[in-house]
Amino acid sequence: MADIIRKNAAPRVTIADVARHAGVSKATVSRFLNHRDTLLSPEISERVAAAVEALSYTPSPMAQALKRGRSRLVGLVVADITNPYSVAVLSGAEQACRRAGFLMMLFNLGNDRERESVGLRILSSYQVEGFILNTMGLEREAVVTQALQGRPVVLVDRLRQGMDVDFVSLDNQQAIGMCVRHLTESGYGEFLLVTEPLDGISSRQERVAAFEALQGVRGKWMETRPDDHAGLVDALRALRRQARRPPALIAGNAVVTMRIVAAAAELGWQLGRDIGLVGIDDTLWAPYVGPGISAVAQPTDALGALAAQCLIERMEGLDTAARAIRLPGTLVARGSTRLA
Amino acid sequence: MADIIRKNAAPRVTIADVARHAGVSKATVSRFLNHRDTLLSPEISERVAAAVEALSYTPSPMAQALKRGRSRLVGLVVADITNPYSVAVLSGAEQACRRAGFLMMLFNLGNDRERESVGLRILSSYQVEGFILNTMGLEREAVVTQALQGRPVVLVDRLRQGMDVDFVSLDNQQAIGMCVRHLTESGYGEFLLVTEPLDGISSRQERVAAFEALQGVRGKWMETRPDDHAGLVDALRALRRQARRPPALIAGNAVVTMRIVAAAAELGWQLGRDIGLVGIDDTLWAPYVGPGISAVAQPTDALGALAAQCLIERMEGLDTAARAIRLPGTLVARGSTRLA
DNA sequence: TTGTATGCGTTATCAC
DNA sequence: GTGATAACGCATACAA
Repeated sequence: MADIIRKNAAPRVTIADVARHAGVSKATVSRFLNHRDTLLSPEISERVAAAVEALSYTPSPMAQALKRGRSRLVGLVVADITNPYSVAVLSGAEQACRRAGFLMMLFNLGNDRERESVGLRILSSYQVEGFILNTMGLEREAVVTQALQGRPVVLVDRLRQGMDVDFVSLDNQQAIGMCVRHLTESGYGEFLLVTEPLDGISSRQERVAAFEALQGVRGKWMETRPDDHAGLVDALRALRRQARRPPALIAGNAVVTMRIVAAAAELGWQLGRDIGLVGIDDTLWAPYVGPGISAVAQPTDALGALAAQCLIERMEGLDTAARAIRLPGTLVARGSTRLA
Repeated sequence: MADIIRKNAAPRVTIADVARHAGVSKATVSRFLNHRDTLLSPEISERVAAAVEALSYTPSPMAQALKRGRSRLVGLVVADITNPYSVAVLSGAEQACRRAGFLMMLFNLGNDRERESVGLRILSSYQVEGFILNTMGLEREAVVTQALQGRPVVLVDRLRQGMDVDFVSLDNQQAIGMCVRHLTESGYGEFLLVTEPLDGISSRQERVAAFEALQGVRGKWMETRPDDHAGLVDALRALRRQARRPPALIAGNAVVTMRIVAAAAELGWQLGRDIGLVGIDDTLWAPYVGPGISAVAQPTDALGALAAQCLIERMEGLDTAARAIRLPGTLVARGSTRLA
């Protein structure tokens, strides 16, 4: 009874083991791994390959990161992982990263704006080579910049004051224009854009700005909060009462859409007939709520993939001016914008 | 014009820098970091603290992991990040991990069952100390076990053949029992449980088994696939035609619920009155679809937190028999189970 | 109580 | 072409 085998004893097989097994030096194995093509005698190469196979050796990314100073890690910071939009984008980004040989480290803020710099710092300490950010963006710019450690960044959906970096998002102007045009063509004549509190969040601001900039459109906009259900109900009632032409609502995102649906239900209104509704962000349930909710679908996969691609280019050294990529949405018309 | 400042030059501040700044050895700094309380002369301690502060030093978790063989990392493998259930659980788990000082590395399979062992292996190579698994679980047990490298594991929602590890999930038996009782009390008398293809997935199997085991219940069950919309419609039609008492459906999860809603809409049936429906998994949209969809809400946060807790205990050495934790769901009654 | 030296698993710089 | 060897940032056994 020699020695006790510890549970979970999974002695990592290292480059040294491979070298021993192949009867060569560690350096040779490392060369085989990193410069397979050049600098290699066929016979030795064969031996090393066999040893790697036999021991099913995998290099330690940790050690590699330590040595190279590069980790093949990308940090993703998300305001709220519970938000399907964020998840959809993240999913697209993850695929693109993976294809490029990067692994994504995810940090979820759980809507806690104070945690942003913490997240950045932690991710930084893991030597992530770049960041994809989709956050509230309300921490002081200085502390964020400091936590970033000069690494490349791409912003998704939400711009930040004073950060001159790549940016990827829905073309909000196009989206809002499309909504209004669709509503107009469907026979509605007065509009109310409902958004979550602007709170300095660029995508919300852009949607409002695009709405206000529209020529010849009778429209107002308002903010709504989760706890102010009554306020929303009142606003809808007022809109319909004062309207001379059939009124319609534009929801700034899916959460607002949901709130509006609840308010309309409370008023006993039928969407489409009593009031029009089109929301930004299409969802799985949209077809089945009431008469179906019309919505602008965001190209989330493409957004994620583009964000990743921008970042990867930067990480590989691209040093041109910051880019802003805006992708058009797609309108899906359903019953909530049918007057008849 | 001395030297060119490279962009992104963020020379990491190391323990050596701190040591130099404080006029002590690296070992001392390390001790300050790890055994602050003991082993320290107050005066030196002060100096080191100051230096750490001044340079805003953060240890490199990579280097630490390499040295200690422990990373403070937990690997989470998810079948499909797009699934709100998975996200809800993951969110709960992440919080618990964070509180315990662990960071979560996420690996999404994108429903690709071949990628499971790849994910495990990658996560393993990053020295994660344990795994939380919510996967299809269809890869050969041997390769999974091998990829696990003997690290602690906790399974969420889905059991695996031959893996004797901690397990956390909804109490499916209770949930199904509750559904049937609720339907019965609401006046329905014949039942059809609709589930996604069992495919060896334990939670689905358990729900079916629980349903079949119910005494004195007139019920059948069926599988449904995304592409077999027509089959589902036919099944509903048959159910209603043959039923002597008002029939009702039980949906195995939210995806199935959605499909049933679509089928009922196509048939022009009103949920509740023409056919009852209760689904497992409550969702944000459930109140607003048709007359509102009755559903069993899973305690996702608690499930995630418990999974994390189990894992943490194991990582800290707990070596008791594998535990199975099953939490009860909560039924939320809405219009889809109101006959009147 | 503090400093010196070694090694974690790699890669890169030198010699040979 | 290939093999020693140093270094990446850190923690610890050992010496002082």
